[in-house]
Amino acid sequence: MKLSQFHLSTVKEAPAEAEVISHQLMMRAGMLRKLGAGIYSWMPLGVRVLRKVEKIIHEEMVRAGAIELLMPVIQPADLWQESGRWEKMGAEMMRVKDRHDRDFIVQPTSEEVITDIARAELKSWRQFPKNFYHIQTKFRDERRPRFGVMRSREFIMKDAYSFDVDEAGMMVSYQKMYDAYCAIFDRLGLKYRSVHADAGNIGGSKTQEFQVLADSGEDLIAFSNGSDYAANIESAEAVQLGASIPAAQNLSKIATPGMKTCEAVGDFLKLPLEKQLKAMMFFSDSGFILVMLRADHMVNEIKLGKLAQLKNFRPATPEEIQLHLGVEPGYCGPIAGNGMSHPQKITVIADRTAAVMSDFVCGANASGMHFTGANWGRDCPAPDLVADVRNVVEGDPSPDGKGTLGLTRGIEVGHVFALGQNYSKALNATFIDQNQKPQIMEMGCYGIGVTRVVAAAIEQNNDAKGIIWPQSMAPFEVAIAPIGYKKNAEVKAAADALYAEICAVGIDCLLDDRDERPGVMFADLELIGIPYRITIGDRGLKEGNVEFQARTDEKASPVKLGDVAAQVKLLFAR
RNA sequence: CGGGGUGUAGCGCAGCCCGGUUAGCGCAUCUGCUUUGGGAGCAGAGGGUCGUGAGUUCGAAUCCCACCACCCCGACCA
Repeated sequence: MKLSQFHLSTVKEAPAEAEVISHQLMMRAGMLRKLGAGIYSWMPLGVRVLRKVEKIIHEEMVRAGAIELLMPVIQPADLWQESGRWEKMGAEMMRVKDRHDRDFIVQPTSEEVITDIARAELKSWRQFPKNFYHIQTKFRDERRPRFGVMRSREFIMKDAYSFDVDEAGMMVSYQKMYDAYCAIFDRLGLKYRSVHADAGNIGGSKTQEFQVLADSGEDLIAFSNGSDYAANIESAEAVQLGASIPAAQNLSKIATPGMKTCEAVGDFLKLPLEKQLKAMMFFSDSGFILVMLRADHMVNEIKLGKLAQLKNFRPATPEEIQLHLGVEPGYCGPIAGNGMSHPQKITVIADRTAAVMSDFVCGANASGMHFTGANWGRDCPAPDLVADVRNVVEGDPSPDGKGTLGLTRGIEVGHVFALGQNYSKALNATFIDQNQKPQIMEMGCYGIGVTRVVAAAIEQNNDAKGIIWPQSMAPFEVAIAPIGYKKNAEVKAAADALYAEICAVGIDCLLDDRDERPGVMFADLELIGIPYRITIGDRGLKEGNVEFQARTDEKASPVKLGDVAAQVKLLFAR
């Protein structure tokens, strides 16, 4: 590509709203243009990167036996009503009406449509296994889009769906996709880890996420230093800390006026948070729920949501708290307050660690009062349920018993799910087995955030000058920067000849034929992250040399003009 | 959804509090001359419904009201 025939639109200043480096650099490099909150146009330079990523995905999907199709973005509501997700999915799913006032959705994902296709097309056990995929636009009405295309509302996803006759088959398909994902992210040159994850509202049994490691990531991942255990904090198991110790102190009620936080009470009593119990109040289908945690721990709402007692839970309102505990928030605890009658049964759930604490401090269910020396069993009934309901913290023992956990930030770029019969059952996707009996299909689904991969790669690969593309996703692989292209016939001849020779072997070469000043060319080519640059100027040509510089090199080094094409070809031998 | 903030040229901003010529600066764009190995210099030029609407006023970018858009924080630690 000759730059004069391309559209490059680099700028020196990024928009003020771009917070993370990938967003800033994508805007500065002219890869994106914003159209609305979380909605972006991909400009020519950006599309070239997207296509590189897609190409690798296509190749690995085909290698893994997946078959490409293309499903619509706009999908009729009745399919989603049939699966139950029309009700289950909230405001995140975009709903639209057509001219006849019929309901449609803008696809956030394609399980419904692919299952509809499968139930119509896959009738015999002989047709299995099958894995269909497409790369298609998705829309999720994020409550807070941000970070450019890292969390945008409209984005491009590769989603694949496997169909098998039984669970064993499904797990084989799952593993194939897992391996394909590793191959894809390896080829993309990303530093990533696969981690245990929560299935979220997609549903399913086994599920793993592919996380690109980056400090700007929105996800927290727990790693063991003694094994290969790695899990998203959403699902990382938090073990019991400490063991049960018999009560040593007497219960005593103390005045803590105005001290509504554990920190304030701790400061006042000169006690660490580890000696305090904090209360969180929820309301669910089972009524009022009191969740007790060690004060330095954070509740994990995903774990909560999996408990039978917490079906359809939400934070309790101050009015509900007053009604059930007889006190305003800030002084709540598991021990009934003085003369306070509980109009309704309260379910007390304690985290594993909170449940073995003794001589702890907790709210006294009386305004401005806390208890010290409190103990389960003696001062209040043992919890109705002890469960893992907290987030792991740095230093927790690994749940597999090997090593301790550390936390790292990550960007989720891929997710594989063993779905089982979640959707096939709801949509009655059956086939006839060898015994002539109808059976429900076993499904898996597998996603890669194609647009997010691009941003994640930049988060991982950049410097003060701009983007540093991994070779596999660079918009151009080599750039030729002739100095004085339109003034010096020798330079032009050398640049044109080299350009032709490199292009001839299928290497993506960009010839900067704008006749810009060298500083402008260098700055642009570095900003947009081209992996290699060949500079041709009369100064070097006098010696028969050009300059060769990798994007990661500090300085350019001289290479004989006659040798440089061969050197480039060697770099891209494929 | 709650709180805060911002909307002035393609981008980054000033002007607004305290209303009053033709709304300004930097980058970018265009023209000319000079320059030509790390984002050139000089001279000139073009580009604005001042987010939208409705008010107050002789007069509104500026004050009032409504709406819209966008950004940040929050929406578990009470």
